[in-house]
Amino acid sequence: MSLRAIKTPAAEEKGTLLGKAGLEGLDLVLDRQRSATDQVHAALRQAIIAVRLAPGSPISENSICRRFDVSRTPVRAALQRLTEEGLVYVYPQIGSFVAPIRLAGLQDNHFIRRSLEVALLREVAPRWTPDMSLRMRQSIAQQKQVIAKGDGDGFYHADEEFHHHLASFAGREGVWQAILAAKVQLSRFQRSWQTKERLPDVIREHTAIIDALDQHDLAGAETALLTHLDMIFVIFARLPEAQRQSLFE
Amino acid sequence: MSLRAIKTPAAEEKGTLLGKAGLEGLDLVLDRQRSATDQVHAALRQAIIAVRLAPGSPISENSICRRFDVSRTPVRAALQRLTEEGLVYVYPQIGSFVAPIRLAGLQDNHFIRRSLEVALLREVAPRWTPDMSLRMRQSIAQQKQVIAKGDGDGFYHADEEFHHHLASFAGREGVWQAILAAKVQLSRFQRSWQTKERLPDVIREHTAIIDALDQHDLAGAETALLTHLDMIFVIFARLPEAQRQSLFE
DNA sequence: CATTTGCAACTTGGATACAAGTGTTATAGT
DNA sequence: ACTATAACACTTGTATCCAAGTTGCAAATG
Repeated sequence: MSLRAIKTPAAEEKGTLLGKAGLEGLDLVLDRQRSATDQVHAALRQAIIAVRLAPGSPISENSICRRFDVSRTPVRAALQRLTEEGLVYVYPQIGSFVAPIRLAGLQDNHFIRRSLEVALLREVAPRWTPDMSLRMRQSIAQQKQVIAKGDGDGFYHADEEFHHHLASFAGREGVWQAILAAKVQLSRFQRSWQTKERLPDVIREHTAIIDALDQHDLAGAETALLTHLDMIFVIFARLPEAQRQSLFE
Repeated sequence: MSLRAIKTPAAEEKGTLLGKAGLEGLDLVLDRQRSATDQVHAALRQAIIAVRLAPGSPISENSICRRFDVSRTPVRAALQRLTEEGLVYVYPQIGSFVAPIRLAGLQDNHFIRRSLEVALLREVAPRWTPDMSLRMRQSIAQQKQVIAKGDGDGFYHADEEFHHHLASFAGREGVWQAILAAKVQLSRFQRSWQTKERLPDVIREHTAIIDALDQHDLAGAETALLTHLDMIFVIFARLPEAQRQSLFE
C-alpha cells in the first residue's frame, strides 16, 4: 500500500517529513474545565469542514499532540469520533488522513438531506404561521448582511440556521441532527468550490421558498426547496474537468 | 446526582456491587488478528440491540475489562463509539449505562426512517423489474421459514434484508447506512415489546408492498409501506400503561 | 440519638510506555 | 552498477499508571 506517497507539499520541499501537515493555522487554548477530547474534536472538526485542512492531508496522532500539547489519549478519542462522522480515515500502522471528498458519498448524502428536508417541509407547511415566516425572513436578512460584509463563515452559519428553523418548526431536533450529519460532506464540497457570485442566488432561492409558504402553496414551496438544494449539481457541472476528476478518487 | 441509585438486581441481592451488571450472558473469544476495539464494540452493540443488555444497565469499563479480558483502552474506545451511536450514555466520574429507550428519540428516528424509505421507494418504483420482485419475494419466503422455526434473531435479520433491498435497488448503500443508524433505537423497542403474534402480519404487509409494485401502483405501494412502518405506533398503543410510562423517562 | 465528617471504593479522563506493523533509506554483498 | 538486506523512523493499537470526582458507609462528635 503506497499511502505514504501522500505527502504534504512542505514535506516534499524539505526532507524532514515532520508532522506539520496543514495544522499550522490551528491553535487551541485548553480550557481545563471542559474535556480535552471535546476541544480537540471540535477544533479538528471545524477545520476539516471549513477546508482549512485539505482532504487527504495526513494528520498523525503525534502531530496533533505536539500541536495542541495534549497526550495521545484525547487525540485518539477525537480522531475516532471524526472517523465515525466520516471526516477522517484511519489506516492502522500507516496513518490517519482527512477524508477525501468523493462524489459517490456526496450523492448519497445529498439524497438523505433532500429527502429529510422535503419531509419536514410537508409537515410544516400545513401549520405555517406568520411568526414562522417572520423568523425565516429575519434569517434571510442576516444572510444579506454577512454577504455585504464578505464574511464567508458568517454566511455558512446563517444559511444553516435558515434550514435549521424548518426542523425546529416541526419540533424535530433529532431530524436536524441527522441532516447535519449528512450535510458535513456537502458543506466541505460547497466550501471548496462555491463561488461568491452564487450567494445572491441563494438569497433569492430562500426567499422563493418562504414566498410560496406564505401563499400556502405547498407544491410550489417543495419545488423551490428542491431546486435550491439541487443547485449543488450545478456547482458540480460548472467545475473544471481537472477538479471534477478529483471527486472520483 | 443520584445515578448510583441505578443498581442491577444482582447487585441489590448481594451487597458487593460488582461489575457483573447483565454481562453474564456475554462472551467473546479474542481474535488477535482483528482489533480488540472492533470486537468489543461489536459484541456490546449486538447485545444492546438484542436487548440482552437491559436499557439503563450500568456497564463500567472495568467490568467489561474483566468480562472480556482486555485492557481498558479498547473498552473505552468501544464505549465511545457506542456513545456516538446513541446506545450508551457516559457520565464522567459516575458511570456508563446502556441508553434508555425514549419516546422522543423514537419519534424522530421513525420520522427519519420513514422519510428515507419512502424516498427510496419513489426512486425504485419507476424502475421496478421482475428480478427485483423475485428477490423481494425470496426474502419474504425466508421470513416465513424463520417464523416457522421460531427464530427471533433470524426474523430480525431477514426483515432487515428486505428493507435493505430497497436501498440496493436504488443503488444507494449510503442511504441504507443512515437508515440503519436511525433504526437501532426502533429495533430495540420492537425487540422489547413486539409479540410473535404480529409476525404473520408483517409478512402480509411486506407482500402488499411488493404486490402494489408489481402492478406499477406507486401510490398503493407507498401507503402500504407507510402503514407497515407506522405499525410501530400500534405496538406502542397496545402497550400496558406501566411499560408505556417507562418511555417518558 | 442525630448529625457531620472523613475514609474507602468506585467511576471516567488523561498521560505514558511498550508492542507490532509499514515504508524508506542506507549499507553491505555480489 | 545493481540487488538484497538490515536498520531506522514513523505509524496506530494496547496496557498500565495516575489524577480527579462521586457516592455510600462508618465512625466520631455534638
